[in-house]
Amino acid sequence: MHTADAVETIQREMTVFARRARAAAGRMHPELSLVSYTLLGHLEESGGCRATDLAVHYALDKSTVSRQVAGLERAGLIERRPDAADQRVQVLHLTGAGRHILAQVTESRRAAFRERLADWPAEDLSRFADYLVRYNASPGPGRQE
Amino acid sequence: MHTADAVETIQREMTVFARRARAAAGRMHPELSLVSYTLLGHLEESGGCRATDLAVHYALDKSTVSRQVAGLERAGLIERRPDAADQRVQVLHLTGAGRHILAQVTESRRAAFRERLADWPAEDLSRFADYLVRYNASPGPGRQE
DNA sequence: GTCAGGTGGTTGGGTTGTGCAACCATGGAG
DNA sequence: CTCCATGGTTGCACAACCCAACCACCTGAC
Repeated sequence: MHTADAVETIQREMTVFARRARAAAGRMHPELSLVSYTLLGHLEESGGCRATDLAVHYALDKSTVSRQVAGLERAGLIERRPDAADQRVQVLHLTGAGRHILAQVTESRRAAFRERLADWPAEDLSRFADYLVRYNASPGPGRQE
Repeated sequence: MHTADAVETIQREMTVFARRARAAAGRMHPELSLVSYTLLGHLEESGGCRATDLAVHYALDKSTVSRQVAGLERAGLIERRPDAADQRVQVLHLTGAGRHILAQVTESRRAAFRERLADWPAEDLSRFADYLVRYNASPGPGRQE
């Protein structure tokens, strides 16, 4: 009983969050959509990867990633480097400008979150973060083909 | 510092979740989009409300809600009832069919979540759920209620 | 009464994110 | 070399948005 309720709550609240996050993201940073931001973040975190890797990781179609990447390149935020080992592959890297924008947006997003989470005990915060990581790390229905 | 890390992780993981959830939702229930599902759920939970209420609650534009509602009505899942006190208002209610579909989708979504969360201790689950509720309940940049 | 301004809801127009399918180019067996 | 798999792009369609303009109704001031 407890568990079923919790599961239901989690699904509902996650969905609400998703909706609001997207709405808020556009308002805060019209110049860098939530998608683009996420992809840039992944690039920074991974230190460069292929478009296909992004697609797999975010359960996006490769065409979607391709277009996003094209936009980011057009904006000068990332660059493509050939892979010596495989001519088909383009390794994506952040440019200086990309790194700069990413840092800016990250900071302002972080500030918004921090404000929202201001009155949370540190222990709850880290536990919450841990739960989210654990949740996302687990193989879900939507991926892992 | 711990807190900054946790905040950053939360923001990142929430975003990842949002992306995957949306991708997965369409695959699982092509007949009832994530948005529609959410709106139906709210209608059930609230026992009927106005379109404007939905818009405010989900930080959506009223036009968006209007179109969603139109679709749901066309599909026979909800019905509009006049408000005796205010002729402008249409109170939205689930129909029998709407209730039926909602229950179906909820069940299958719940099953997917449950599977994903199967190996979580009950205590962690309820705490996770609690965190999400608390997070969403707090006034955010997108305003609340 | 009537007229103004506010609120619930719809519609037109445009943007973005997305998937699917078809396509090209390269890589790797056989 | 041939055949198929893989990384990536492009055409097309669609869903979900938002903004702005609009209609209908409510409310309060006159």
